[in-house]
Amino acid sequence: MASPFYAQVYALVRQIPPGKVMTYGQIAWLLDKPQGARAVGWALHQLTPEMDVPWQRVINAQGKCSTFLQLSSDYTQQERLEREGVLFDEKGVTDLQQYQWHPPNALIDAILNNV
DNA sequence: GATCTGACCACCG
DNA sequence: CCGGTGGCCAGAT
Repeated sequence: MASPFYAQVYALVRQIPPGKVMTYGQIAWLLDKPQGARAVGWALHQLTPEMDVPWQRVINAQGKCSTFLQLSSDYTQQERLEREGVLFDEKGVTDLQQYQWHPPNALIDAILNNV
């Protein structure tokens, strides 16, 4: 990992429970980079399916999938989330108020301390 | 070391 | 409501 920031992003994303989602900006903010949303996008862009990170649970601040590129399999990001119980409307928008996950502070602290 | 680019976000018209 | 613009961060060239 070139930067601990990447590892932190991955560690946090792995903790997102099924049926929940987080936004890029939220992740960046939790990792003490309030303006680092784009960096989070980069971290996820570097991911591979073999890394076993549920990147599909990370969406943009508008409640939509950032990309509809099929990156790894037969299903789109949205279809994967729908399987987990995250429902989208006809515009591909989900209700962040309902599905957004707020990790416990202890977890954030552990990740920031590189545990 | 400088410049470009990107799976973003907030703001403004 | 939708599209354009600026800004921040990290990686790639």
